Amino acid sequence: MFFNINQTNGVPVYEQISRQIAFAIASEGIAVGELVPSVRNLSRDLAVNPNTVARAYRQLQDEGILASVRGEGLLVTPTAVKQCKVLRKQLLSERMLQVMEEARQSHLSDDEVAKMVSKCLQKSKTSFAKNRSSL
Amino acid sequence: MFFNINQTNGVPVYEQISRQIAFAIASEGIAVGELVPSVRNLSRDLAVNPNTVARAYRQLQDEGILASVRGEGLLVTPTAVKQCKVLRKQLLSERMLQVMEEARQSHLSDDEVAKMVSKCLQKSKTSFAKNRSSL
Amino acid sequence: MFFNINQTNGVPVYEQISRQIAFAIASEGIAVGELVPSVRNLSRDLAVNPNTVARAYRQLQDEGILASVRGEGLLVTPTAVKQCKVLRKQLLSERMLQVMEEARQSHLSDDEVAKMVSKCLQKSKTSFAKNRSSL
Amino acid sequence: MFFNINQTNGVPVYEQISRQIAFAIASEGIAVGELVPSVRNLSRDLAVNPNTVARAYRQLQDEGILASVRGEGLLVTPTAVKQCKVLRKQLLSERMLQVMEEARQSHLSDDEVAKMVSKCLQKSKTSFAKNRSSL
DNA sequence: GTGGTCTAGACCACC
DNA sequence: GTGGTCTAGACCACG
Repeated sequence: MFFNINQTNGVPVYEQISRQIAFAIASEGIAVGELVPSVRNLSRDLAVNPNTVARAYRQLQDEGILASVRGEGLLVTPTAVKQCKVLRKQLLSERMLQVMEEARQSHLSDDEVAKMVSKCLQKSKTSFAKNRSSL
Repeated sequence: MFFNINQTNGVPVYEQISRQIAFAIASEGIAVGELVPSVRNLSRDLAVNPNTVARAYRQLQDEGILASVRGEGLLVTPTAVKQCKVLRKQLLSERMLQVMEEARQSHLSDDEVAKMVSKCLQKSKTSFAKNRSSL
Repeated sequence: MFFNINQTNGVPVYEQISRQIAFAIASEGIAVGELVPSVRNLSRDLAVNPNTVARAYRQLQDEGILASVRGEGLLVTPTAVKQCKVLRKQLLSERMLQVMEEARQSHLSDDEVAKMVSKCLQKSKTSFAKNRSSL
Repeated sequence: MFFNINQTNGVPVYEQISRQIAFAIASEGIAVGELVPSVRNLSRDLAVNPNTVARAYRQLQDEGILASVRGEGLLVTPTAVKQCKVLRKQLLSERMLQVMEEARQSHLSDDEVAKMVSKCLQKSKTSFAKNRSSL
C-alpha cells in the first residue's frame, strides 16, 4: 500500500487517509474481510498522530466500510467494495467539476482550458509512473 | 461582475473573493486604474462579513495588484493584469494537477479518468452558460 | 437546559452529550435556527474537555442535525426536529428493549418483571420531579 | 444452558457471560455444588476467546459465587444462589432505572413513556418465547 | 497486541 | 469570539 499524505495542502490529514483507504478498497488493494493496518502502525508509517488515523478509521466505520473486531482490529466489510467504488467516483468528479467550474469562471477560452487539462493529465501520468516505479 | 461564493466547500471565503477579483482583472473585466467595489458594497452584495472582503483586498494589496487611494478606494495597479494572468494560470493548473494526481492514485484506468474529465468539462460548460445567461 | 453527565456509567460522555442535545431539540428546548451552546462554554459547564463536546457536535453534524456557520457557531437545521424525534424514539426503545430482554433472560417471572418495571417507572418519576424542582 | 452473547452492543463480553451465569444460578438453572462448563468448552460454544470466559469466571470467584476445585473445575458455592438472586435484582433494576430516567429526561410525556414500556415488555416476551422454542 | 475514550493544549481560519 | 485540526499522552477493555 502506498499513501501520499500532504500536510500542507489544506485538505485535512484524516480526510486524505480515509479517502486513500477507500480508494484502496475500491481497487481491491485491500480485500474484503482483511484487516486494515493498525492505528498505531499506520500512524507510525505516515508520521501522524494515532488520533488522526483513528479519526479517519472512525469515519469509515460510520459509513459502514470498516467494522471493528474487538481485540483484533478493523476489517473491511462485505459491502465496502461497492460503497467505495461509488464513493471514489463521487469524490473525484466532485473535485474535478469544482476545478473545471473555476476554470470557466476565470474567463479562459475553451481552448486554453482544454490545453491546461490535457497538460495536467499528461503531467499526472508521468508523475504517477515515476512514483510507481520508485516503489 | 459576477461572483460565485460558496460558503460550504471548505475554500476560505476571502480567498474565493480575492481569486475571483484577480481573475476578473486578468480577463480585463475590471480595467487598470478603475476602482474595485467598496468593501461595504461588495460585502452587502455577497452577503458576507465586511472583514472578509477587507481581508481579500488586503491580500491583493500585499501582492501589488490593488493600491489604495486615500479617500477614493482601491484601484487596479498598472502591473496587475500581467500578474493576474500569471496567477490565474498558476492557481488553476495547481489545483487541476492535484485533482488529476488524485485520480491516478485512485487506480482508475486511463480511460475512466479521461471519461470523467470530459464529462466534467462538458458539465462545467453548460452550468457556466446557464449562470451567465441568468445574470 | 439541563444536562446530566455521568462519567462512570460506561456510556461515552460524547454520546451522552449528543443524545441529550438531540432530545432537547426533539422537545424543542432548543429551537430550529438557534445556536447550540458553544463548544467552549458547554465544556466548561459540564466540566469535560472541549474535544469531547466537539465530538458530540461533530456526530450531530454528520447526522445533519447541526450545521456550522463559520465564525458564528453551530445551529439547529430545519430538519432537525423531525430527525431528533425519530432518533429519540429509536434510542430509547432500543435500550428499553435490551433491558427487558435481559430481564426475561434472568428467568424472573412475568409478575416480578412487571413489578420491577412499575417500581422503576415510579422511582424515575419522583427523581425527575425532584431534579426539576431543584433547578 | 442458553447464552445470548452480543459482541456489538458495547457491553463487555466477559460481563455478559458472568451476568448470565449468575442469573442461571439465581434461577437454579445451575445447581449448588455443580460444576460450571469448562473455560475451554464454553469459549468454544460461545465462539469467544478463552481469556474472556476465564475473566468472567475469575470475577465470579472473586465474588465468592464460584470456587475452584483442583483438577476438577469450578463449582457453585453454597451461598451462591442467595448472592445471585440479590445480584440479579440489583443489576436489572439499576439498568432499568437508568433507562427510565433517560426516558424522563427526553421530555416524552408520561403516556408516551408508559406506552413505550408496555410495547417493549410485550416485544421482549415474544422474542424470548421464540428463542426458547428454538433451542 | 488491538481499538476506544478522554484530557490538555497548540494553532489555524473565520467573523 | 467561533469551530476545526492536530499532537501528545494517559487509561481502559478486550484478546
